[in-house]
Amino acid sequence: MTGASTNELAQFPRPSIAVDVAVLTVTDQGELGVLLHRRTGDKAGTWALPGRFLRERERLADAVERTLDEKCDLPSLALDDRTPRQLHVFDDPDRDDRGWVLSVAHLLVLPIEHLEPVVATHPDLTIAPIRDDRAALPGKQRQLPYGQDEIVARAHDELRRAYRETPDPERFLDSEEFTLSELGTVHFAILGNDHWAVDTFRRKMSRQLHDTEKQSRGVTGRPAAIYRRMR
Amino acid sequence: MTGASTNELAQFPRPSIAVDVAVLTVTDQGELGVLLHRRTGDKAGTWALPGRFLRERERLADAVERTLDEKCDLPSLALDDRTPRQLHVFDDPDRDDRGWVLSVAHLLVLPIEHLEPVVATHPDLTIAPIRDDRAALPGKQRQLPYGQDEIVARAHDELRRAYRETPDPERFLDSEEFTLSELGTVHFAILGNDHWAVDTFRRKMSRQLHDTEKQSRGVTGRPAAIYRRMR
DNA sequence: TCAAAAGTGTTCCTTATACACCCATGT
DNA sequence: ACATGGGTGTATAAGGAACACTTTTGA
Repeated sequence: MTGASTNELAQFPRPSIAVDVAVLTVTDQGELGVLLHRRTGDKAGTWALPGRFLRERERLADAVERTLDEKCDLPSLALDDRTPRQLHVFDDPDRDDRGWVLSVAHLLVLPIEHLEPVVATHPDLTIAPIRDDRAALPGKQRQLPYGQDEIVARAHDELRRAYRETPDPERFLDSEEFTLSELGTVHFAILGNDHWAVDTFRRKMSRQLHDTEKQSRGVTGRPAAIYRRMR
Repeated sequence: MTGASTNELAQFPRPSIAVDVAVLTVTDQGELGVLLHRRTGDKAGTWALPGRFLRERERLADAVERTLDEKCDLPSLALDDRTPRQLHVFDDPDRDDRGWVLSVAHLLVLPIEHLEPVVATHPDLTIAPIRDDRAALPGKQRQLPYGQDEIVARAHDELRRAYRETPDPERFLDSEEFTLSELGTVHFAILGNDHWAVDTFRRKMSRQLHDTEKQSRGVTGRPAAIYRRMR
């Protein structure tokens, strides 16, 4: 922005800014899932993406972190180094019936191991599987409020693009070391049946990983080679 | 956003919202360029991306359009159907010394034919070529204000991704019909020396275009086949 | 006739895709 | 031993890269 005087800055009404975050994970059933919380207040009981209003001079990423802490009992510790990615600014002035609100949608990927404990202990949290590019909500609710379904769709799109060529760039896998089939579970959850040929996958990904020379143990079937991320 | 009462909405201070737009074009010299305007006011004379503050209940895309109209004499007519794409929200609270301002960066592609007339008649407008991922500014100025260099870099990145596989998806070319070398000029300006093999380019792109069976005329050298976008 | 630009054909690769087949473990 | 999942080898096809060569125009 340029060319405005200090007067001009104060001259216009300003919108409230919200952050919404689609926290995505791959469940134990190998499904892509999104973290939802049950709302309180006048629309109590319905599920929605976690979100908060931006505080004075707060960074967006910090607001996202605070949202997860305050709404989902996920302290920044659980995020270890992960930063939310901006997806889109939703700017329809009639989007929120409480007033003029711009919402900045974010994507954050967390391993299921970080989410499971808090979701298990909080009845107002759930992980909804994403099917046909929508969150499959529990109960009768069909869609998320405030056009949040679009956020989920955009998040999924981003991941599809990122996971076509590169091994787990967003770190759904908590561990630094994993087998190709563990990696495959994640990619399969994101990319689905198409674009996932076991054979090609193996060759494409192993090329981009470092072979630790270790083997998985204790599983049924032949032990798998354990790889590590490069660099 | 969810769960906030009407009270909560008014409770927090709100930032000013600005839109900045990187209008990109390919110049007659086959260079990628960005539209800049000379600022007035206390920092008069320096070049910057066009930008404006968001007005009450205004859509971001509308604010971008208004910016171009008010700052650059580019009425929405000149945009014909083109919509700006969001790139990123810059949220550093100290980014703007006039106060707390969030800036939503946008990318808009315009054919040089739309820009040349206004730039030629406005001394406070220029098209700066982009070299080494930066706007090469005229005069002594080295960088754009408010970290706008990053906006230009992000815009260029977006284009690189889009132009690797697909023929002119953002419509740098004004006409619906063009030869492969006209198309090549655009892709070359964006992708540079690497990632641009004449030969592969021809095969990859012609596959995705419709051959009109027409030939270019009046040029030196053999006339070229004229293609049209598919669908 | 020559320069300039467009376009084709061929060869050599790399990589996707698909199978067939062998390997190492738990039960 | 056999079921189960892991991994290799080979054949085919498609596409990228490089290069030589032909075609069609303007000057």
